[in-house]
Amino acid sequence: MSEETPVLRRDAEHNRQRTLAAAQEVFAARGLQATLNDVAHHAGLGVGTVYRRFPNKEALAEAIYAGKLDDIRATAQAALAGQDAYEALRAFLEHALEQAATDRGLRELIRRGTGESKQIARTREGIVECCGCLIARAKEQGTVRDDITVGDIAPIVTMIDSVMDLPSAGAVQPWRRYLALILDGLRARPDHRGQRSS
Amino acid sequence: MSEETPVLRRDAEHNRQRTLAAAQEVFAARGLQATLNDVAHHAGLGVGTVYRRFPNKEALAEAIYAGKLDDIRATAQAALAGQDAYEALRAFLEHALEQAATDRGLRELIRRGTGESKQIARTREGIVECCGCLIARAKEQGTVRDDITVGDIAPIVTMIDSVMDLPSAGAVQPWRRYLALILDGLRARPDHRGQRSS
DNA sequence: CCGAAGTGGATATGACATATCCGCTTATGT
DNA sequence: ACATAAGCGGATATGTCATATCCACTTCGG
Repeated sequence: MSEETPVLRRDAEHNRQRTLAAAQEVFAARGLQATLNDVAHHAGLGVGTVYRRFPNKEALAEAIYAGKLDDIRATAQAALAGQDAYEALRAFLEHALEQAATDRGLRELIRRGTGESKQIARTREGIVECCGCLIARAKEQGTVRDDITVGDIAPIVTMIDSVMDLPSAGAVQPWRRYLALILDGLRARPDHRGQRSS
Repeated sequence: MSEETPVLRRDAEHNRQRTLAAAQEVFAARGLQATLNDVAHHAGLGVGTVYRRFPNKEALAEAIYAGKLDDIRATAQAALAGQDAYEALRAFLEHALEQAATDRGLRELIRRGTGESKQIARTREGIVECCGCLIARAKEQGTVRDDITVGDIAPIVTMIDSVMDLPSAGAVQPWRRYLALILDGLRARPDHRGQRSS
């Protein structure tokens, strides 16, 4: 591993932190399509300063989101320890989507199927794997319908994400409602068999 | 009303149809961000020819989608005649989303909250109004939960739309699954009150 | 067969993001 | 204090891309 940390001058390191903080805010608010000029300006720095530390926007985004995503992966891993697999999955998804709710950049990164670094891709796979285990276990426990698979997770996350993008009225968080609705739909319902509407 | 149809030369009218047909296909396949150059080329025409008939992309898109959207509105209106309001709403949404499924441009138009013509906006409002009636009636009939409102329709449509945008595996149409899941979640469940999971 | 209508597509225009360059400033250690 | 490497700012070069126009040429239709 060619680990090179050329030891930055103190002010330079400070500006690096400012850049990261500004990028955090700007990406969270306006998404990954925000420009590095936007980020630099928001940090009160010149563009050149930002480009000195990060070769391009992708590198900056990865510096920010690799950690965040891995935190989410760790949460998923931790969820595996829960007794009730369904409840663990539910809690994990709610946690992960809470992160996404406050960070448009993260949302875009989660949703983006392609064009990302190995690092991010591997983390994503890790998350999916955990979800797979949880679903398998929930099925064993009889709390999730048999026809549900891991493949359903990504679409569900996408659906909830899309609601977050909606210019919805103010402070409420309608996504929680819909997540609850959908997750409830995944449940096995032995009591509710063959019900007819009329 | 300044209705002006300057009577086109026969070849010109033909090319106008070609343009509309090409735009239909291109917008359906690649969405509204496709350029008029794309459309013209796909129609086997020069760009100038397209611009001669349609001042800009928006006008072309409206020429195509005003009718489509109004058809959907008509379907919604017709749904009001159904006995079972819940079932009518379900059938309508499935119908409307079937249209959206095969037309990315339509999807984008439906989802776009703003920046559209009065015409389109009014049609959309009409659709929403019909859905409102259906929901109100379904609640009376006790087939839909009390806490559901018209405001839930747009997010639901958005969610399903977002699944359609996913580069999902081939020919299957997972959106039907999710629509069914969500709509089932809207149902009143008198049999399923206060159920505890453990 | 003439003139109005239509056509094509190269290209002007304008927006915009990315990334660089270089004269000036600042930190650091001796 | 000073020398010097490191860092800084931000104007600007570069590249990409969509929109829309223009005009020499062709075709329609009476």
